[in-house]
Amino acid sequence: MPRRNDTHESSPMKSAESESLVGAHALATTPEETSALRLWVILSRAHAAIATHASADVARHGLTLAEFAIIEALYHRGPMLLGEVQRRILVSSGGITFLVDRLAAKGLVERKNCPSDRRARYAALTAKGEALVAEIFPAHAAALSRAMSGLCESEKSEAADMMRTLGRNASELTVGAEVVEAASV
Amino acid sequence: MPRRNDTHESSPMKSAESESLVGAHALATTPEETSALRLWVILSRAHAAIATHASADVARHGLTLAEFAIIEALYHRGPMLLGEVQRRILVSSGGITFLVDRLAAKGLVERKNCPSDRRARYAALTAKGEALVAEIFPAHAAALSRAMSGLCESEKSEAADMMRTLGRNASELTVGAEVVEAASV
DNA sequence: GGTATATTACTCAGTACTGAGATGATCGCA
DNA sequence: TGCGATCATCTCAGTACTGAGTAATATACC
Repeated sequence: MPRRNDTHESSPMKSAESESLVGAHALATTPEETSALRLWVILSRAHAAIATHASADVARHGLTLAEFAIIEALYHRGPMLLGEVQRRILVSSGGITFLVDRLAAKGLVERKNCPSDRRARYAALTAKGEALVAEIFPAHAAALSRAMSGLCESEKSEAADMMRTLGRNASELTVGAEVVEAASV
Repeated sequence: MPRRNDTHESSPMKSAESESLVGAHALATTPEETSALRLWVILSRAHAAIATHASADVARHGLTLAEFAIIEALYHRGPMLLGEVQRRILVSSGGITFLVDRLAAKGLVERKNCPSDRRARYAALTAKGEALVAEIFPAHAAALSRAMSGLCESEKSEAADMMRTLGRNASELTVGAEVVEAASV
């Protein structure tokens, strides 16, 4: 294996300069902003790193994470309205149609009409879909557990509490901002 | 505003059934797996909720989150090799070329040849790019801070520590898995 | 010095969606 | 019963990438 080329690691463009970062600037931020920015970057990286594992695991069975999320939800909760699935896995309205179409083409999911509301339709697993979830879910749970093995049980629980607070707060802010905007028009 | 239609909220497909979830199944998981799955879902939702805020903020200036991440990194660290930027913002090799092309088309970034390695190229902010970051970064920091206001300072710090551990552990596992796979071939 | 291996950035076809608007059904109320 | 508002889903053009492959350059080892 060749030696790491660290020619570019130090001061770029002008190696004679004594400053460590040529062209670097700073902007004033409050301590709250600094910690928020740091947490945002770290959170994004953690999410990406774990998503890589989760995605690679389901890809072995020809599924995307969104597809797996749908069939997993249908397996554990039974048939759901398309809108319910959409809100649960956080995709756009077009996305849920697209995803259920693709799962239907694979024979894993089927649409069923709702007897009490002719606008609405259910997504339900086929026998093949149920068998697939039952087959791949255990290994998926194990893969995720491995990906998260950096934290012990109590830390995971604590992290979950904080992330739930963070997510809930951010979601409510979105709605709040829309209300304010609508009220000011 | 019409009343919420909750016809579909209860037992779907067969309202005469006494079970609350028709067609729902369960699969055995260890406590570790259960907590890992829960944290994964909660983490994903928190990430998505915050990303919505961050994305909406930079979209006001015609930027995607990836584009903003690039110019922000160049502003705070100075010119960087394309590969460095790629690893820092976590996009594919094709993605970094695509993104820098687009930023260059907007006049915010320019490529510069590296004198010591003719394969490599730097991305550097133009004067216009620097001015844009200086203009929009403070409001972006404030928006993120607001999106994260659900946690106090000490909680943010604690959350950042745990997310860093989680991310680092998961990233190392990815590399490890490749090594194992390569060794078994 | 020459060859094998690595590394850097680029190309481009393909993918997984998003989001605005359309369609048809239902609800609340006069 | 009819009307306007709302709602669930679908359509489809557009977007933001990914990832496998390529060319040029650099390094390691003989």
